[in-house]
Amino acid sequence: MVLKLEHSHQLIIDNVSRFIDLTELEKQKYISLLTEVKVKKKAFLMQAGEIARYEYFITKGCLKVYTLNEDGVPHISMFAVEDYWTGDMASFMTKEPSRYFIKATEDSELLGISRANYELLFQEIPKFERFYRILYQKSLISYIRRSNQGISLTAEERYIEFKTKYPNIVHRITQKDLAGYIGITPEFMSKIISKVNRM
Amino acid sequence: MVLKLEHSHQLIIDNVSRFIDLTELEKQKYISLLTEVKVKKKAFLMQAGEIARYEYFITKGCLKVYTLNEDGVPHISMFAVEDYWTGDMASFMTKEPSRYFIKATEDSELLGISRANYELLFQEIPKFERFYRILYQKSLISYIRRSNQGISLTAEERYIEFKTKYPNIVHRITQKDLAGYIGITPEFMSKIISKVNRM
DNA sequence: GAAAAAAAATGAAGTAGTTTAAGACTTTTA
DNA sequence: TAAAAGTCTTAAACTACTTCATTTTTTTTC
Repeated sequence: MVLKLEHSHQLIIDNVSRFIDLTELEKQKYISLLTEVKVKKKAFLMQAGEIARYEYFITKGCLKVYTLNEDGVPHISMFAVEDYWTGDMASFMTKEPSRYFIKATEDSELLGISRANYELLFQEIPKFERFYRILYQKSLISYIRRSNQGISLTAEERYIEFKTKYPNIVHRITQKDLAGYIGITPEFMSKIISKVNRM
Repeated sequence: MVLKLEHSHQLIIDNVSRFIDLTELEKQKYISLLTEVKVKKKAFLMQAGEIARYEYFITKGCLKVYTLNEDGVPHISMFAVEDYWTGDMASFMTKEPSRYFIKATEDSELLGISRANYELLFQEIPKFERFYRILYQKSLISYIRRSNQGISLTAEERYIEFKTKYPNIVHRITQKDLAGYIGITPEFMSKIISKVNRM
């Protein structure tokens, strides 16, 4: 018996099913461990100082994950859109206060899993160890690449790389936020963009 | 019956046992899937263009993992010493040619697991999905942090961060290699070090 | 243990990216 | 729909870092 799932649940099941196969019963069980969350544009999903109680899967919208340096300048570590996972894994795992803010840049909808349900998930459906092993492995590969590019490419090269890699994200965010991701000032971002467009 | 293991095997079993519990039989099975490798100082464990056939655990020595940019300038992505894991996970997983070199900076000894044995390991001892899930999760946390620091800190701040975080590595490597890791020229590294020492 | 090779230090001139400030344009809010 | 707030552009002066060239020091090699 295959039950019809609502859209957001279908999305997360499809995402998980890329790496592991679930029975209908396991799908129902998994979905029962998730919490639906809505965040309006400009609202915070999480703020620095809080403990990250959930890890999130985005079913709609766009969010930015960032820290503030001692001068209050934001440094954006990721933009998360539909079909992405986000959160502060360090705080989620250690239960120490987070240094990150997560703010919606569009009205967004997410599915969250709490720390308790995350542990329960591994007990009830051990295959999820495999799912997360592969998910983290793939994330690790792209973060290793990004941390290399951060030190080896110029700002202009990083911008071109971002545009090429995320053509679907680049037009959904402000130049200012993109500057915060690339690691430069909005003024210099503006110069780079007009230069690259002229080329 | 608890068998006595040789030193290198004891090290890797201790490493794995931080996250999962293994029976004596499982330990023997695991060890049987590993290959011992020795690399002399200045020798390559792996070179760009090759497919990464193994992931490695270091039992002795020190190695640097790096790429060369189009001008032939090395960018070091990690230094790996005893009790660390290393390799090129992207190439190991996709079987595409690697862009990385791994070179020993001291005479080194490693235990490697081949791609076939890595898959076999999950079939034979599914708990290893959990081990790698946790290992990758922890690595991910530190790479996320590093990729943020790469864009938000000055070279001097990154140097101080490295020295504080890896006091046991900083004196084992050359200033030139450290420059390649921090993402600056050896000349500027030299200036930073003499400045920081004067403070 | 001498010669060669590589690493480190220093300095002068150049470039990538920042800072500050001000005006134009766009989006949000009441 | 007007005012306010935020974003984008441009430019001049500044700083972090690079480049190139030379000398000194350390490490490697035979």
